[in-house]
Amino acid sequence: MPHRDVVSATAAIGALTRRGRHRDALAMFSRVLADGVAPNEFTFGTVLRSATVLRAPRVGAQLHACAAKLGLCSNVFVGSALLDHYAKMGAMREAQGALEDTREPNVVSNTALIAGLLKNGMFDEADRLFRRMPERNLISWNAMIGGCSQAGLSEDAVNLFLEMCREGVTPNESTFPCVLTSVANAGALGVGRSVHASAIKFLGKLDVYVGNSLVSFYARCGSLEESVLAFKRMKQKNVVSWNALICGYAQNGKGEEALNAYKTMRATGLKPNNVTLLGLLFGCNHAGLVDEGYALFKAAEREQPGILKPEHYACVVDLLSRAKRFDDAKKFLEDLPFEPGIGFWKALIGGCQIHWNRELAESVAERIHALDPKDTSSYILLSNVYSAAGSWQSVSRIRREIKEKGLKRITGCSWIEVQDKVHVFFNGDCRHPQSEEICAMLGACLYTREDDQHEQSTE
DNA sequence: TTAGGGTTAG
Repeated sequence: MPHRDVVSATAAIGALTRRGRHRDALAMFSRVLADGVAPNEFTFGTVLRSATVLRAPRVGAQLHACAAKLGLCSNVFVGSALLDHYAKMGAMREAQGALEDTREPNVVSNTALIAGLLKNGMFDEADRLFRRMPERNLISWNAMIGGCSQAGLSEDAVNLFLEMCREGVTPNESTFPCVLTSVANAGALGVGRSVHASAIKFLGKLDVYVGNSLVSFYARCGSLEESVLAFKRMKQKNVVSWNALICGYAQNGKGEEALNAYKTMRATGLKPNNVTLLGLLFGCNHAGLVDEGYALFKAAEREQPGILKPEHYACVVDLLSRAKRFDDAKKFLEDLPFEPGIGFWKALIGGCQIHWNRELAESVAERIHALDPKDTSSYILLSNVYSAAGSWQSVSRIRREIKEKGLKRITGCSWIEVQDKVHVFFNGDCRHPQSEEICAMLGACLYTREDDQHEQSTE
Protein backbone atom coordinates (compact mmCIF):
# COMPACT_ATOMS: atom_id res chain seq x y z
CA MET A 1 0.00 0.00 0.00
CA PRO A 2 1.51 3.35 -0.97
CA HIS A 3 2.11 5.90 1.74
CA ARG A 4 0.13 9.06 1.06
CA ASP A 5 1.69 11.28 3.70
CA VAL A 6 5.25 11.79 4.83
CA VAL A 7 4.49 11.06 8.51
CA SER A 8 3.30 7.49 8.00
CA ALA A 9 6.00 6.86 5.39
CA THR A 10 8.72 8.02 7.78
CA ALA A 11 7.30 5.91 10.58
CA ALA A 12 7.34 2.84 8.34
CA ILE A 13 10.92 3.47 7.21
CA GLY A 14 11.97 4.10 10.82
CA ALA A 15 10.46 0.80 11.91
CA LEU A 16 12.52 -1.05 9.27
CA THR A 17 15.71 0.76 10.29
CA ARG A 18 15.19 -0.09 13.95
CA ARG A 19 14.70 -3.75 13.09
CA GLY A 20 17.96 -3.76 11.17
CA ARG A 21 16.22 -4.17 7.80
CA HIS A 22 18.32 -1.45 6.20
CA ARG A 23 18.00 -2.55 2.57
CA ASP A 24 14.22 -2.64 2.93
CA ALA A 25 14.32 0.83 4.51
CA LEU A 26 16.23 2.21 1.52
CA ALA A 27 13.90 0.46 -0.92
CA MET A 28 10.87 1.90 0.84
CA PHE A 29 12.41 5.37 0.68
CA SER A 30 12.73 5.04 -3.12
CA ARG A 31 9.11 3.88 -3.36
CA VAL A 32 7.94 6.82 -1.27
CA LEU A 33 9.80 9.20 -3.61
CA ALA A 34 8.25 7.47 -6.63
CA ASP A 35 4.81 7.87 -5.06
CA GLY A 36 5.35 11.63 -5.14
CA VAL A 37 5.62 12.08 -1.36
CA ALA A 38 8.23 14.69 -0.36
CA PRO A 39 10.44 13.38 2.46
CA ASN A 40 11.06 15.65 5.44
CA GLU A 41 14.03 16.10 7.82
CA PHE A 42 13.00 13.06 9.90
CA THR A 43 12.82 10.83 6.83
CA PHE A 44 16.40 11.73 5.93
CA GLY A 45 17.58 11.18 9.48
CA THR A 46 16.29 7.62 9.31
CA VAL A 47 17.39 6.55 5.82
CA LEU A 48 20.83 8.04 6.22
CA ARG A 49 21.34 5.77 9.21
CA SER A 50 20.53 2.78 7.01
CA ALA A 51 22.96 3.98 4.34
CA THR A 52 25.62 4.31 7.05
CA VAL A 53 25.05 0.84 8.50
CA LEU A 54 25.20 -0.65 5.00
CA ARG A 55 28.39 1.33 4.36
CA ALA A 56 26.94 2.66 1.13
CA PRO A 57 28.66 5.99 0.36
CA ARG A 58 27.05 6.28 -3.07
CA VAL A 59 23.57 5.96 -1.58
CA GLY A 60 24.62 8.54 1.01
CA ALA A 61 25.69 10.98 -1.70
CA GLN A 62 22.39 10.45 -3.55
CA LEU A 63 20.44 11.12 -0.35
CA HIS A 64 22.55 14.22 0.23
CA ALA A 65 21.72 15.52 -3.27
CA CYS A 66 18.07 14.75 -2.74
CA ALA A 67 17.99 16.62 0.61
CA ALA A 68 19.81 19.55 -1.00
CA LYS A 69 17.22 19.73 -3.77
CA LEU A 70 14.49 19.96 -1.11
CA GLY A 71 16.44 22.65 0.74
CA LEU A 72 16.77 20.49 3.89
CA CYS A 73 20.53 20.52 4.40
CA SER A 74 20.48 23.47 6.78
CA ASN A 75 18.25 21.51 9.15
CA VAL A 76 20.12 20.20 12.16
CA PHE A 77 18.61 16.68 11.93
CA VAL A 78 19.61 16.25 8.32
CA GLY A 79 22.97 17.95 8.94
CA SER A 80 23.87 15.70 11.85
CA ALA A 81 22.80 12.56 10.02
CA LEU A 82 24.85 13.56 6.96
CA LEU A 83 27.79 14.48 9.14
CA ASP A 84 27.66 11.15 10.93
CA HIS A 85 27.31 9.27 7.66
CA TYR A 86 30.33 10.94 6.05
CA ALA A 87 32.44 10.67 9.20
CA LYS A 88 31.77 6.93 9.40
CA MET A 89 32.66 6.55 5.73
CA GLY A 90 35.96 8.28 6.47
CA ALA A 91 35.06 11.30 4.30
CA MET A 92 35.98 13.99 6.83
CA ARG A 93 35.98 16.85 4.35
CA GLU A 94 32.36 16.13 3.40
CA ALA A 95 31.53 15.72 7.09
CA GLN A 96 32.92 19.19 7.84
CA GLY A 97 30.95 20.51 4.86
CA ALA A 98 27.73 19.05 6.25
CA LEU A 99 28.42 20.82 9.54
CA GLU A 100 29.04 24.13 7.75
CA ASP A 101 25.70 23.77 5.94
CA THR A 102 23.87 23.28 9.25
CA ARG A 103 22.19 26.50 10.38
CA GLU A 104 22.19 25.83 14.12
CA PRO A 105 24.57 23.01 15.00
CA ASN A 106 23.92 21.50 18.43
CA VAL A 107 25.49 19.01 20.81
CA VAL A 108 24.52 16.13 18.52
CA SER A 109 26.30 17.65 15.50
CA ASN A 110 29.42 18.27 17.56
CA THR A 111 29.38 14.80 19.06
CA ALA A 112 29.03 13.18 15.64
CA LEU A 113 32.01 15.20 14.44
CA ILE A 114 34.09 14.25 17.50
CA ALA A 115 33.37 10.57 16.94
CA GLY A 116 34.33 10.94 13.28
CA LEU A 117 37.56 12.80 14.04
CA LEU A 118 38.63 10.14 16.51
CA LYS A 119 37.75 7.33 14.11
CA ASN A 120 39.98 8.98 11.54
CA GLY A 121 42.93 9.44 13.87
CA MET A 122 42.53 13.17 14.51
CA PHE A 123 42.78 13.16 18.28
CA ASP A 124 43.96 16.75 18.79
CA GLU A 125 41.16 18.20 16.68
CA ALA A 126 38.60 16.08 18.50
CA ASP A 127 39.94 17.13 21.88
CA ARG A 128 39.96 20.80 20.89
CA LEU A 129 36.36 20.64 19.70
CA PHE A 130 35.33 18.74 22.83
CA ARG A 131 36.88 21.39 25.08
CA ARG A 132 35.30 24.35 23.34
CA MET A 133 31.82 23.08 22.44
CA PRO A 134 29.08 25.02 24.27
CA GLU A 135 27.22 21.97 25.51
CA ARG A 136 28.52 18.53 26.51
CA ASN A 137 26.45 15.60 27.66
CA LEU A 138 26.99 11.97 28.63
CA ILE A 139 27.01 10.89 24.99
CA SER A 140 29.74 13.40 24.12
CA TRP A 141 31.88 12.06 26.98
CA ASN A 142 31.24 8.51 25.82
CA ALA A 143 32.17 9.44 22.25
CA MET A 144 35.49 10.84 23.47
CA ILE A 145 36.23 7.89 25.76
CA GLY A 146 35.14 5.30 23.20
CA GLY A 147 37.04 7.00 20.38
CA CYS A 148 40.25 7.13 22.40
CA SER A 149 39.82 3.56 23.53
CA GLN A 150 39.42 2.32 19.96
CA ALA A 151 42.32 4.42 18.72
CA GLY A 152 44.54 2.76 21.32
CA LEU A 153 44.87 5.97 23.36
CA SER A 154 44.30 4.04 26.57
CA GLU A 155 45.70 6.57 28.98
CA ASP A 156 43.64 9.38 27.48
CA ALA A 157 40.50 7.27 27.70
CA VAL A 158 41.05 6.47 31.38
CA ASN A 159 41.90 10.08 32.21
CA LEU A 160 38.76 11.29 30.44
CA PHE A 161 36.72 8.82 32.46
CA LEU A 162 38.19 10.14 35.71
CA GLU A 163 37.64 13.72 34.60
CA MET A 164 34.05 12.96 33.72
CA CYS A 165 33.40 11.48 37.16
CA ARG A 166 35.06 14.50 38.80
CA GLU A 167 32.74 16.81 36.87
CA GLY A 168 29.77 14.95 38.30
CA VAL A 169 28.61 13.32 35.03
CA THR A 170 27.27 9.86 35.83
CA PRO A 171 28.69 7.16 33.52
CA ASN A 172 26.27 4.65 31.99
CA GLU A 173 26.44 1.13 30.53
CA SER A 174 28.09 2.44 27.33
CA THR A 175 30.91 4.13 29.23
CA PHE A 176 32.30 1.10 31.04
CA PRO A 177 33.15 -1.25 28.16
CA CYS A 178 35.37 1.47 26.63
CA VAL A 179 37.10 2.26 29.90
CA LEU A 180 37.65 -1.42 30.69
CA THR A 181 39.12 -2.08 27.24
CA SER A 182 41.53 0.79 27.82
CA VAL A 183 42.67 -0.32 31.26
CA ALA A 184 43.12 -3.81 29.82
CA ASN A 185 45.29 -2.38 27.04
CA ALA A 186 47.32 -0.52 29.63
CA GLY A 187 47.62 -3.67 31.73
CA ALA A 188 46.49 -1.71 34.77
CA LEU A 189 44.89 -4.34 36.97
CA GLY A 190 44.46 -2.13 40.03
CA VAL A 191 42.87 0.74 38.12
CA GLY A 192 40.55 -1.74 36.41
CA ARG A 193 39.42 -3.16 39.75
CA SER A 194 38.39 0.37 40.80
CA VAL A 195 36.55 0.82 37.50
CA HIS A 196 34.76 -2.49 38.18
CA ALA A 197 33.75 -1.22 41.61
CA SER A 198 32.47 2.05 40.19
CA ALA A 199 30.47 0.15 37.55
CA ILE A 200 28.68 -1.70 40.35
CA LYS A 201 28.17 1.57 42.21
CA PHE A 202 26.73 3.46 39.24
CA LEU A 203 24.89 0.72 37.39
CA GLY A 204 23.88 -1.77 40.03
CA LYS A 205 23.29 -4.62 37.59
CA LEU A 206 25.93 -5.12 34.91
CA ASP A 207 24.67 -5.81 31.40
CA VAL A 208 26.22 -8.27 28.96
CA TYR A 209 28.53 -5.66 27.35
CA VAL A 210 30.02 -4.61 30.69
CA GLY A 211 30.27 -8.24 31.81
CA ASN A 212 32.09 -9.23 28.61
CA SER A 213 34.59 -6.41 29.00
CA LEU A 214 35.23 -7.43 32.61
CA VAL A 215 35.91 -11.06 31.68
CA SER A 216 38.34 -9.94 29.02
CA PHE A 217 39.94 -7.24 31.17
CA TYR A 218 40.80 -9.57 34.06
CA ALA A 219 42.15 -12.24 31.73
CA ARG A 220 44.27 -9.77 29.80
CA CYS A 221 45.75 -8.50 33.05
CA GLY A 222 46.67 -12.05 33.98
CA SER A 223 44.05 -12.57 36.69
CA LEU A 224 42.26 -15.65 35.37
CA GLU A 225 40.48 -16.29 38.68
CA GLU A 226 38.74 -12.94 38.61
CA SER A 227 37.99 -13.36 34.90
CA VAL A 228 36.27 -16.70 35.48
CA LEU A 229 34.42 -15.26 38.47
CA ALA A 230 33.15 -12.33 36.39
CA PHE A 231 32.05 -14.83 33.72
CA LYS A 232 30.19 -17.02 36.21
CA ARG A 233 28.41 -14.02 37.67
CA MET A 234 26.93 -13.01 34.33
CA LYS A 235 23.20 -13.60 34.17
CA GLN A 236 23.11 -13.38 30.40
CA LYS A 237 25.89 -14.74 28.19
CA ASN A 238 26.36 -14.47 24.44
CA VAL A 239 29.02 -15.67 22.02
CA VAL A 240 31.20 -12.66 22.88
CA SER A 241 31.18 -13.68 26.57
CA TRP A 242 32.41 -17.16 25.67
CA ASN A 243 34.98 -15.70 23.30
CA ALA A 244 36.30 -13.46 26.07
CA LEU A 245 36.67 -16.51 28.33
CA ILE A 246 38.23 -18.74 25.65
CA CYS A 247 40.66 -16.05 24.50
CA GLY A 248 41.52 -15.32 28.12
CA TYR A 249 42.50 -18.94 28.69
CA ALA A 250 44.38 -18.98 25.40
CA GLN A 251 46.40 -15.87 26.20
CA ASN A 252 47.37 -17.27 29.56
CA GLY A 253 48.64 -20.51 28.06
CA LYS A 254 45.67 -22.62 29.19
CA GLY A 255 44.90 -24.48 25.97
CA GLU A 256 43.07 -27.38 27.63
CA GLU A 257 40.82 -25.02 29.58
CA ALA A 258 40.05 -23.08 26.40
CA LEU A 259 39.00 -26.32 24.68
CA ASN A 260 36.84 -27.32 27.65
CA ALA A 261 35.14 -23.94 27.72
CA TYR A 262 34.46 -24.36 24.01
CA LYS A 263 32.81 -27.75 24.61
CA THR A 264 30.58 -26.25 27.29
CA MET A 265 29.73 -23.37 24.99
CA ARG A 266 28.68 -25.79 22.22
CA ALA A 267 26.57 -27.72 24.74
CA THR A 268 24.58 -24.54 25.43
CA GLY A 269 23.70 -24.43 21.74
CA LEU A 270 25.79 -21.37 20.82
CA LYS A 271 27.59 -21.36 17.48
CA PRO A 272 31.24 -20.31 17.35
CA ASN A 273 32.28 -17.36 15.19
CA ASN A 274 35.59 -16.27 13.70
CA VAL A 275 36.86 -14.90 17.02
CA THR A 276 36.03 -18.15 18.84
CA LEU A 277 38.06 -20.13 16.31
CA LEU A 278 40.95 -17.71 16.45
CA GLY A 279 41.04 -17.90 20.26
CA LEU A 280 40.99 -21.68 20.13
CA LEU A 281 43.76 -21.90 17.54
CA PHE A 282 45.81 -19.42 19.52
CA GLY A 283 45.28 -21.47 22.69
CA CYS A 284 46.24 -24.72 21.00
CA ASN A 285 49.28 -23.03 19.55
CA HIS A 286 50.62 -21.91 22.89
CA ALA A 287 49.86 -25.17 24.64
CA GLY A 288 51.35 -27.30 21.87
CA LEU A 289 47.99 -28.95 21.10
CA VAL A 290 48.77 -29.38 17.41
CA ASP A 291 46.31 -32.12 16.48
CA GLU A 292 43.45 -30.52 18.41
CA GLY A 293 44.03 -27.15 16.75
CA TYR A 294 44.33 -28.62 13.30
CA ALA A 295 41.16 -30.69 13.81
CA LEU A 296 39.24 -27.56 14.87
CA PHE A 297 40.40 -25.76 11.75
CA LYS A 298 39.39 -28.68 9.52
CA ALA A 299 35.97 -28.88 11.21
CA ALA A 300 35.40 -25.17 10.62
CA GLU A 301 36.46 -25.60 6.99
CA ARG A 302 33.74 -28.26 6.58
CA GLU A 303 30.97 -26.77 8.71
CA GLN A 304 31.43 -23.00 8.69
CA PRO A 305 33.75 -22.02 5.84
CA GLY A 306 32.28 -18.52 5.98
CA ILE A 307 34.05 -17.69 9.25
CA LEU A 308 37.54 -18.49 7.97
CA LYS A 309 39.82 -15.51 7.47
CA PRO A 310 43.51 -15.25 6.57
CA GLU A 311 44.33 -14.96 10.31
CA HIS A 312 43.05 -18.48 10.89
CA TYR A 313 45.19 -19.89 8.11
CA ALA A 314 48.20 -18.00 9.50
CA CYS A 315 47.53 -19.54 12.91
CA VAL A 316 47.61 -23.02 11.39
CA VAL A 317 50.95 -22.30 9.71
CA ASP A 318 52.24 -21.14 13.08
CA LEU A 319 50.82 -24.25 14.77
CA LEU A 320 52.43 -26.65 12.30
CA SER A 321 55.81 -24.95 12.14
CA ARG A 322 56.09 -24.65 15.92
CA ALA A 323 55.39 -28.39 16.07
CA LYS A 324 58.28 -28.97 13.63
CA ARG A 325 55.85 -30.23 10.98
CA PHE A 326 57.53 -28.20 8.25
CA ASP A 327 56.42 -30.39 5.35
CA ASP A 328 52.79 -30.10 6.43
CA ALA A 329 53.21 -26.36 6.86
CA LYS A 330 54.71 -25.96 3.39
CA LYS A 331 51.95 -28.09 1.85
CA PHE A 332 49.34 -26.05 3.71
CA LEU A 333 50.87 -22.82 2.36
CA GLU A 334 50.87 -24.17 -1.19
CA ASP A 335 47.20 -25.14 -0.95
CA LEU A 336 46.00 -21.79 0.42
CA PRO A 337 42.92 -20.43 -1.36
CA PHE A 338 44.63 -17.01 -1.57
CA GLU A 339 48.10 -15.53 -2.00
CA PRO A 340 49.88 -15.65 1.38
CA GLY A 341 51.02 -12.28 2.72
CA ILE A 342 54.26 -11.62 4.53
CA GLY A 343 52.80 -12.70 7.89
CA PHE A 344 52.51 -16.31 6.70
CA TRP A 345 56.18 -16.56 5.91
CA LYS A 346 57.02 -14.96 9.22
CA ALA A 347 54.99 -17.63 10.98
CA LEU A 348 56.97 -20.28 9.13
CA ILE A 349 60.36 -18.71 9.85
CA GLY A 350 59.37 -18.44 13.53
CA GLY A 351 59.15 -22.23 13.68
CA CYS A 352 62.51 -22.49 11.89
CA GLN A 353 64.04 -20.46 14.69
CA ILE A 354 62.64 -22.73 17.40
CA HIS A 355 63.80 -25.91 15.63
CA TRP A 356 67.03 -24.56 14.11
CA ASN A 357 65.93 -25.30 10.58
CA ARG A 358 68.62 -23.31 8.82
CA GLU A 359 67.90 -24.34 5.24
CA LEU A 360 64.21 -23.55 5.31
CA ALA A 361 64.85 -20.33 7.25
CA GLU A 362 67.16 -19.10 4.48
CA SER A 363 64.70 -19.74 1.68
CA VAL A 364 61.80 -18.25 3.64
CA ALA A 365 63.87 -15.16 4.54
CA GLU A 366 64.52 -14.67 0.82
CA ARG A 367 60.80 -14.73 0.15
CA ILE A 368 60.15 -12.21 2.93
CA HIS A 369 62.85 -9.89 1.61
CA ALA A 370 61.34 -10.09 -1.86
CA LEU A 371 57.95 -9.10 -0.45
CA ASP A 372 59.32 -6.34 1.79
CA PRO A 373 63.03 -5.43 1.57
CA LYS A 374 62.65 -3.13 4.58
CA ASP A 375 61.39 -5.85 6.91
CA THR A 376 63.78 -6.23 9.85
CA SER A 377 62.10 -9.02 11.76
CA SER A 378 63.03 -11.68 9.22
CA TYR A 379 66.69 -10.59 9.38
CA ILE A 380 66.59 -10.84 13.15
CA LEU A 381 64.91 -14.25 13.06
CA LEU A 382 67.39 -15.51 10.48
CA SER A 383 70.31 -14.27 12.53
CA ASN A 384 68.79 -16.03 15.56
CA VAL A 385 68.64 -19.27 13.57
CA TYR A 386 72.30 -18.85 12.63
CA SER A 387 73.39 -18.09 16.18
CA ALA A 388 71.44 -21.07 17.48
CA ALA A 389 73.23 -23.21 14.91
CA GLY A 390 76.53 -21.64 15.88
CA SER A 391 77.31 -20.09 12.48
CA TRP A 392 78.71 -16.86 13.82
CA GLN A 393 80.05 -15.75 10.47
CA SER A 394 76.54 -15.77 9.06
CA VAL A 395 75.29 -13.90 12.11
CA SER A 396 77.76 -11.08 11.63
CA ARG A 397 76.97 -10.99 7.89
CA ILE A 398 73.26 -10.49 8.66
CA ARG A 399 74.02 -7.84 11.28
CA ARG A 400 76.19 -6.01 8.76
CA GLU A 401 73.40 -6.15 6.18
CA ILE A 402 70.92 -4.70 8.66
CA LYS A 403 73.33 -1.86 9.39
CA GLU A 404 74.21 -1.20 5.76
CA LYS A 405 70.60 -1.07 4.67
CA GLY A 406 69.84 1.36 7.48
CA LEU A 407 67.10 -0.87 8.87
CA LYS A 408 65.89 -0.15 12.36
CA ARG A 409 64.34 -2.73 14.59
CA ILE A 410 61.29 -1.84 16.55
CA THR A 411 62.05 -2.48 20.18
CA GLY A 412 59.61 -4.72 21.96
CA CYS A 413 58.54 -3.80 25.45
CA SER A 414 56.78 -5.31 28.44
CA TRP A 415 55.15 -3.80 31.47
CA ILE A 416 53.93 -4.69 34.89
CA GLU A 417 51.69 -2.87 37.33
CA VAL A 418 52.81 -2.63 40.97
CA GLN A 419 50.60 -0.79 43.46
CA ASP A 420 48.68 1.16 40.79
CA LYS A 421 51.80 2.27 38.93
CA VAL A 422 52.67 0.83 35.52
CA HIS A 423 56.37 0.15 34.94
CA VAL A 424 57.49 -0.20 31.31
CA PHE A 425 60.67 -2.00 30.23
CA PHE A 426 62.31 -2.02 26.81
CA ASN A 427 64.79 -4.60 25.61
CA GLY A 428 68.08 -4.02 27.45
CA ASP A 429 66.56 -1.07 29.30
CA CYS A 430 68.37 -0.15 32.55
CA ARG A 431 66.65 3.16 33.22
CA HIS A 432 64.39 1.92 35.99
CA PRO A 433 65.59 3.18 39.40
CA GLN A 434 65.49 -0.39 40.77
CA SER A 435 66.99 -1.88 37.65
CA GLU A 436 69.82 -3.67 39.47
CA GLU A 437 67.55 -5.33 42.01
CA ILE A 438 65.13 -6.36 39.27
CA CYS A 439 67.89 -7.97 37.22
CA ALA A 440 69.25 -9.77 40.27
CA MET A 441 65.80 -11.16 41.06
CA LEU A 442 65.21 -12.18 37.43
CA GLY A 443 68.57 -13.89 37.41
CA ALA A 444 67.70 -15.79 40.57
CA CYS A 445 64.32 -16.86 39.09
CA LEU A 446 65.87 -18.01 35.82
CA TYR A 447 68.59 -19.89 37.67
CA THR A 448 66.02 -21.75 39.78
CA ARG A 449 63.94 -22.58 36.71
CA GLU A 450 66.91 -23.97 34.81
CA ASP A 451 67.75 -26.02 37.88
CA ASP A 452 64.20 -27.39 37.99
CA GLN A 453 64.27 -28.27 34.33
CA HIS A 454 67.60 -29.96 34.76
CA GLU A 455 66.25 -32.01 37.63
CA GLN A 456 63.18 -32.95 35.64
CA SER A 457 65.20 -34.06 32.64
CA THR A 458 67.54 -36.24 34.72
CA GLU A 459 64.69 -37.91 36.53
C1' DT B 1 8.25 10.10 13.01
C1' DT B 2 13.75 12.35 14.27
C1' DA B 3 20.22 12.92 14.24
C1' DG B 4 25.43 11.46 18.20
C1' DG B 5 28.16 6.87 22.44
C1' DG B 6 29.26 0.14 24.02
C1' DT B 7 31.73 -5.90 24.43
C1' DT B 8 35.43 -10.52 22.30
C1' DA B 9 40.52 -11.96 18.55
C1' DG B 10 45.06 -9.74 15.89
